[in-house]
Amino acid sequence: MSLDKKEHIIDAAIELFSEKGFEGTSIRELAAKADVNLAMVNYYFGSKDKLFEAMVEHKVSFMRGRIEELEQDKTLNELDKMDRIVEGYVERFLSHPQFHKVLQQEMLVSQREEMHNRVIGIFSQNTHNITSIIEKGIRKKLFKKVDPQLTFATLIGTINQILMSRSLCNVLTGKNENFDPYTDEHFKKRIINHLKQLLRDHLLLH
Amino acid sequence: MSLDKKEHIIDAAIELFSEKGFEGTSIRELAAKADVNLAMVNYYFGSKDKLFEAMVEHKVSFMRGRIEELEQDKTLNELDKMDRIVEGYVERFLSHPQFHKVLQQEMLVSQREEMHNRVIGIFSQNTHNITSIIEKGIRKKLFKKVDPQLTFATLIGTINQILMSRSLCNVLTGKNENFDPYTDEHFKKRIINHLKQLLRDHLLLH
Amino acid sequence: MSLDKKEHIIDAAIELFSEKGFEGTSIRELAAKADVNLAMVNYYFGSKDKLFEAMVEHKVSFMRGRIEELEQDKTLNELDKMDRIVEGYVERFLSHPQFHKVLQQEMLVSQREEMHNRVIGIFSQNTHNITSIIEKGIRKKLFKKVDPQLTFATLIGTINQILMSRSLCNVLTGKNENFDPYTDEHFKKRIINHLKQLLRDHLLLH
Amino acid sequence: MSLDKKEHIIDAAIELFSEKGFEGTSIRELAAKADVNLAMVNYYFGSKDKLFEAMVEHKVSFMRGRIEELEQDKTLNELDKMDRIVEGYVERFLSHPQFHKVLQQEMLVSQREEMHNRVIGIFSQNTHNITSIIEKGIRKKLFKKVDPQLTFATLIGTINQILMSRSLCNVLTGKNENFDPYTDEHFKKRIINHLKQLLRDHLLLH
DNA sequence: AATGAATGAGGATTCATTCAT
DNA sequence: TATGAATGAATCCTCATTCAT
Repeated sequence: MSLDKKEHIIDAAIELFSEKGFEGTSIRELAAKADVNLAMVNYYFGSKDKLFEAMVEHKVSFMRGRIEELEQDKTLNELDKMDRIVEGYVERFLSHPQFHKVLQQEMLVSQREEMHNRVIGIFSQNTHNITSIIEKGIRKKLFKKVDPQLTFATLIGTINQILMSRSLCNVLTGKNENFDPYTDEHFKKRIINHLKQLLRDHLLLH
Repeated sequence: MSLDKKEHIIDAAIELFSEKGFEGTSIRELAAKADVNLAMVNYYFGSKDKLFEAMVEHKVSFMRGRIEELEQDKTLNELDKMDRIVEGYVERFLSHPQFHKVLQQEMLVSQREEMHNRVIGIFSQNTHNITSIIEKGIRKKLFKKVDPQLTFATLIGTINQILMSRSLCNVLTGKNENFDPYTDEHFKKRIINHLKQLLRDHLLLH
Repeated sequence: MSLDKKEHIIDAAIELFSEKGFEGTSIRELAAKADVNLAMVNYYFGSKDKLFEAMVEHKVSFMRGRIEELEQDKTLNELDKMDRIVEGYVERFLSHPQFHKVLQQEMLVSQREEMHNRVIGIFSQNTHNITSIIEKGIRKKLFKKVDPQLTFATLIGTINQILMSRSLCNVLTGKNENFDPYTDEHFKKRIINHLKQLLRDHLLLH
Repeated sequence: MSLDKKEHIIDAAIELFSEKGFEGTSIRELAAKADVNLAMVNYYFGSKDKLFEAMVEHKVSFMRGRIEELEQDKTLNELDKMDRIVEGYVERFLSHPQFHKVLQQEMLVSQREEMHNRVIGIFSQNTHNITSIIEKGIRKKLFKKVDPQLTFATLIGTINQILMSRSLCNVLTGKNENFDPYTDEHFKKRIINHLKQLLRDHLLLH
């Protein structure tokens, strides 16, 4: 079935792109990893660039959180919302670490401009929603007068930093080479606790 | 003079690598940008890989901060030290934003293993010093019992996130396309203030 | 058909390598001669080195004579066997003179060590069989107590010397430039007669 | 002193050319081996090709034997002369084995046509003298009616075959890798004895 | 729908050579 | 006289892509 194979190729692409980068991955290599014919990639996706786009489009759906709904939610206060956001982000990032590495790379690099802007667009969407929540908390005197945008950068940046490289993460936390931080439940909780506490300290009045 | 030209090539390399990535930059392109003969790169550096190494080695000296000395300093308390670290980091990162983008790319990608480890090594050095300071603050009951390592990740991650991409940064802060956040003094202060306040909130007892 | 093209490339390679040597032949030149795309050589063979190996492997089969069987043969005496060997060698060398020039070059040069050893291996195999025959002839008092190894060197060396260069061969035999000694039946017989008589004189008692 | 340095470069060239061939040796490599500046080779010799010519011209003098005088000599009979020739050749070839390998390569390859012809010329000179001696022996009924030219090919070919490659020579004679046949006196005598006996058997009536 | 064969453009690198000093 | 710096041309090879089947 074509859909399966397409997904199969996309999965292989995420794995390779995250390790070697887009330009560092050849279609040959990719076809070998996905165990499909070399010509299949162009046959299905048209080109290497279009495969990248398809990959992002395919995976981005996993990311689309409930942040918009959350913003509108009347039953939760802003601190609760921030907690939910932390949980959601950490959950999502840790369950697709390779895809997020690819996105990070694409943000750093402006080679494929269209894609670069596409990826920035994805993030900018969330920026608005979350800074709005923080601003609302400030207006309601629940939060201190913090810098909402940089606070959001801190949230995303912390997760990205941890996600950046398995080995870097292990160096940071003093674990050995073989430890996989992204599948470890303890580590996930540790990140969530850190971020929740950090935001609590930073945001809450008193 | 050879030294000038070498540096000239390195500067061009940083610019291109930060925009297009290492694999995304061809030596032809690089030579054109540096306005030198195509063969000069190999003449001076031996290979594209070695150019990369030379670039890191050349620029890394700018990064070697006073963090080690700071750790030993007896005249400052731990909060002061954290303030100094924030100032130092922001200063350094903002004055070499392109170089730091290259390092970020290299951390994300494990293609050139040796370089990957080299870059991780650079960061891991600081990890130890800074977490030590935090831990000391905790022992002295100046700081709360925070997660020292993730707190360091937050510090670095925030700066990296901001540095990641000019356009991303402008989207985040609501500035227009032409604003250059990395040379704006106001923006620098804003980052420093945010980080100082963040750490104060997170670290200090009370 | 792939096989035809591969063989076509190999044939062109033999021709050029024999004239210009391995390093003296560029893939561009080779592709032009074989009238195939420049990239085909690497497509089919992987690299210039591997093309060389493939060429040797492909052609070496033509060389694998009946020498081993001959050694075991009970119906022929040792002089008859030497006659057969002379006929076989001359026949084989003269029908693939260019390939033999390539092998001679590779023996002279130890640049590509693996290939060098491979080619030496081919010859060393025959060395053993033929010296064994000579030694047996000596034990049976059919032959004089000659130096079997150097006698073999004489046999091979004579043919190689003649094969070395068409023009050298014509200088030696006083023919003009246009004469092709390798396709001339008279010349073949002349070589065979010389070698048979030489060995008869050298080996036979009386 | 310029002459010393020139000779020094030529010596390095012979060594490298004999191992790796002319095209397989780069000027960089050569300069490194001779421990002179890279530009010296072109400075002294003009080009790589001219260095080759200079090398041949310089070394060829060592080769110019007394063969012409020998032919004219009235005090020796033809068998004695052939003995002298064998001794002379073996002596000369074994004392400059690397140079002879270079010449052999050049004979095999017709890339640098001028040089190719030059080298052939060197050999063709001797061809005439020696075949004349053999022919005279035949006329004087001292020798059988052999093929003078192919007999000469046998003489030269045998030595060339032995000289072709140290490792091939050791395979032939059953010696181990470390044995250097070209400096071993026993081996030299063995070659001389073989050739003298071979020619005696082949040439002498009765 | 799927693929093995084929290709032109471009990749990094090395080459022999030249030039300014 | 001698040499370090520099270079244009050519090297082998790999790339993404296309095409015939």
